[in-house]
Amino acid sequence: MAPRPSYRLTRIPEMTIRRLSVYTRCLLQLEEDGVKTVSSQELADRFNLNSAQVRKDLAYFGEFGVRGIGYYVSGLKAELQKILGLDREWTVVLVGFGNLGSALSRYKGFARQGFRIVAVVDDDPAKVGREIDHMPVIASRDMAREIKARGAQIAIVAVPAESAQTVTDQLVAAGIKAILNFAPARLKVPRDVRLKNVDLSIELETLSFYLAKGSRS
Amino acid sequence: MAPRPSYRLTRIPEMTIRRLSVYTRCLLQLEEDGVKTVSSQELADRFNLNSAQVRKDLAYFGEFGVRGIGYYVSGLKAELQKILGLDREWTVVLVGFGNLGSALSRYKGFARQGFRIVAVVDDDPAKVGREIDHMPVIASRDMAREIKARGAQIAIVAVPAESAQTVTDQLVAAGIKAILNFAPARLKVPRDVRLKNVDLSIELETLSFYLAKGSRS
DNA sequence: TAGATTGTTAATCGATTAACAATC
DNA sequence: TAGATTGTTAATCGATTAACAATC
Repeated sequence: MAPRPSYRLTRIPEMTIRRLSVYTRCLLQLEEDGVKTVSSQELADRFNLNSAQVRKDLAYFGEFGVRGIGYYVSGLKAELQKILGLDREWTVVLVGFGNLGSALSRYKGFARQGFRIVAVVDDDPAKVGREIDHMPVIASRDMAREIKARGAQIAIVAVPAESAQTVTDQLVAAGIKAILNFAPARLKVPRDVRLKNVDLSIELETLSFYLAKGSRS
Repeated sequence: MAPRPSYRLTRIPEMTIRRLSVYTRCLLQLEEDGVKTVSSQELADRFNLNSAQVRKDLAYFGEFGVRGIGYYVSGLKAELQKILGLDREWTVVLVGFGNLGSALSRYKGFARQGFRIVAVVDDDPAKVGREIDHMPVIASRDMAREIKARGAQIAIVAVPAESAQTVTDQLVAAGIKAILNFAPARLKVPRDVRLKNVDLSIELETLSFYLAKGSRS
């Protein structure tokens, strides 16, 4: 009944984490719709997954369900938010305020899950000193100071490929522990820093593979 | 020696396609650097993959290597580009010219691989009729006509979640065969239309899981 | 209680990796 | 030829799914 100790050694599959994130959003919606309980089968149907998979994903972290009933929507939601670290605010710096950076800075989905961009970093003199939605734009030479002062844990990198590694080294030196990288560059980070690359082109390229295949075969 | 027939039934793993895309970019770089041949081991080392995996990925599509030598960089590059459909231009419409849409419209990585955005769709009267880097901004009521006139095959959806399904239905009706969706919505499309969802929040959420775990355990 | 649904074990499936004969 | 590296088979590993006793 009690969640398992979180120091358990079982390695949790990355795909499980991603699905947990999906379940959470679904539960948020269900709660809004006033639904009280949900079964693994109902959850699975929404994403065409297997109900055993849903139960297994959850079972990595504890026993959240009630046999014969299913899961209590708001209880499970709260548990998953805690597991994913969405029950608190994360302090984020956004590096790069070009096209993509400015789009990301305005992206509402981040704030909604508790990711607060507290500073935007860009060296363009035309941008430095401005303030966008309460986010100050600062120069990179002030970045480390700001990160430490604010206790920022996460950085979003949206600079050109050429400057990505330099910026990353500065972020790491300043104590950043997780980086979401949009620059088309393979970044080197120490083992204890979590790095996630988002590649916008690769998705289009896989689509074109299937289109090309379709017109071939 | 000759590539295998492309009508072969073997289902190709999605992860293989994604890696093919990664190999291609690496080969592009190697070619630029004047490197003539590369072994599966060298390729693998660059992405910490296994060399057998590289060979197997390639072997789905033919025998491109030379025993004792490795792969000829420009030859393999050309083969992979053909497989991925990157040896031609794809005609793309971008729907939604808000923050994200405008960032995507300027994103250089797409054009570099032959994805040409030929029209931007947005219903904001302040935007309709403008032209951005040779891309006309048109209203959604003219979308279908433009898609047919230009023979566009791919659409990028970057509208708010609320309008995503409506827009998608129109795209499908107009003959679009592949959709890259940035809207946080689960879209329904017919089986013959390829849909790829990009979720910007989910990446941050997996990062926060590891951060939260770190501070727990 | 009877019906429903969980948590978990065992079976299946698919992807990764090791190993090696083929061959440049 | 000797050395290197491929393409491919067999072994391994891990993730998904089926099945079911436990139990609300």
